[in-house]
Amino acid sequence: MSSDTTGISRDDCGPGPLPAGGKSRVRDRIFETACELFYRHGIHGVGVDAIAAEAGSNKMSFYRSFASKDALVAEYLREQEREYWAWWDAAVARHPDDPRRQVEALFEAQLEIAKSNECRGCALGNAAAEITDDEDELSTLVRAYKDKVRKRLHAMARAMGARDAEVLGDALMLLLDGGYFTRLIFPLGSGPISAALSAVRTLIEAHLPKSPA
Amino acid sequence: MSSDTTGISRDDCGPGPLPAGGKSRVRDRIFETACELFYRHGIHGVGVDAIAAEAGSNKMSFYRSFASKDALVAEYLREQEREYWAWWDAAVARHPDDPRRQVEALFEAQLEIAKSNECRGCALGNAAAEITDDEDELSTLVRAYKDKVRKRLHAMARAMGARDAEVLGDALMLLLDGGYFTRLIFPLGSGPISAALSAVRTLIEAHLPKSPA
DNA sequence: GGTATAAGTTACCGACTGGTAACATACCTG
DNA sequence: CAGGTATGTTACCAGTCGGTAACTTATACC
Repeated sequence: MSSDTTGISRDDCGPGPLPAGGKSRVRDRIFETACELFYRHGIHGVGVDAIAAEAGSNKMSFYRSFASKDALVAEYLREQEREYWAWWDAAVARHPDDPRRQVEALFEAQLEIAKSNECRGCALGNAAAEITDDEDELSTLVRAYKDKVRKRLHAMARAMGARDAEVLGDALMLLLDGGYFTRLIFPLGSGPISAALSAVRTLIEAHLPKSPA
Repeated sequence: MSSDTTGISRDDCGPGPLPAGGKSRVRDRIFETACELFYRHGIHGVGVDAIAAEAGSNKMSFYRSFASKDALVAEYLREQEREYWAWWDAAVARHPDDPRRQVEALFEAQLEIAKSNECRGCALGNAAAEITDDEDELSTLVRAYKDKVRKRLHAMARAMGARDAEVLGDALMLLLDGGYFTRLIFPLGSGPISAALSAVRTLIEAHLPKSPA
């Protein structure tokens, strides 16, 4: 599923067994810079020249490490997804075997992130708003990611024994993505995202079989 | 890069004058076309040349009617907002003096729209994902719009006598925008947006003072 | 009919962007 | 030191995009 058609297939970004033994510092610097700039200014809004320059390099070095801007974008999206799941797993791991607390922890973590000044919502989702062209690789990537989010929420709702687990999971997803979306507009902690956790609790409560407090 | 050369698709390519009595027909045609294309392919994704051509006109005629692309974009956003409130008011008007049913009708109407093949979520919100540059006029416009949505939801929550009306209103906004956002990804009726109405009802119920069934 | 105005046509400009060629330099390793 | 590898530098190409100039044609209205 995660086949890499871009020709660049380094999943491992750390210092490791690179062919010549030398660290590809430039490539990493460029990539990090690209991730930042893409997230901040959007994909269309940043050119390869700007990326290379901001990374203290130049366009030619950029094209020695990346086949094309599209390839970089694809890698950016994959990296964002990787980080996202790492973040997700970390939030969830704090409450093993307690799916209800896991979901709450997820939204708590989201709220925490949303307080950051640099937060601009969901990188993958924002990309979807930009990549409107067609059924290209990027769209497929984002779609697969969102599908996975949804399935996980379904699974968590099921695991907590909810009635209509799919409906609950979908509702949670709406709240989650609504938080990301509105975060694009409302500055820092002033947006409606602060109400997400309360809504999450209410919805879960309503979907759980009656239980003694 | 599927640069589809826009086939001239004039609906009324026939003899005789165009819709008689119309004043600036070209301007209107261009503007309508621009709205469609902006919504479908994003603002960055459509050039003035493509707009003019798709409208059966040309760039020069475009610039006789619009001061710049930015001016057109601003007008596009204002028009989208106008249409949005018209849609909102129509949905709400069916249940005067019943804010609870009004909110439900709003989400019913959203679900209805989301079923359309042409639906690409919230035009203003998508624009916000694109316009990341700075505090320009466009951003301000979108922010004001989202603020108004939020305030209206607050007011409706208050009108239905909800406890924590602001929290409920914010939660509704998350569901609403979550629906728009996810609609960008999930095709037609298969997305989580179909769970919105159920969540809306649950949340409202939970925020309303206990009432007899 | 004649004239003002709206609209189409062609050509062009400057800026920018993705991408490449050719060459120069650093650096690490054998 | 030799030599390969990674990187920097400059220049350039082709395409696109926003925007304009100058001119021609069609339309409307008196």
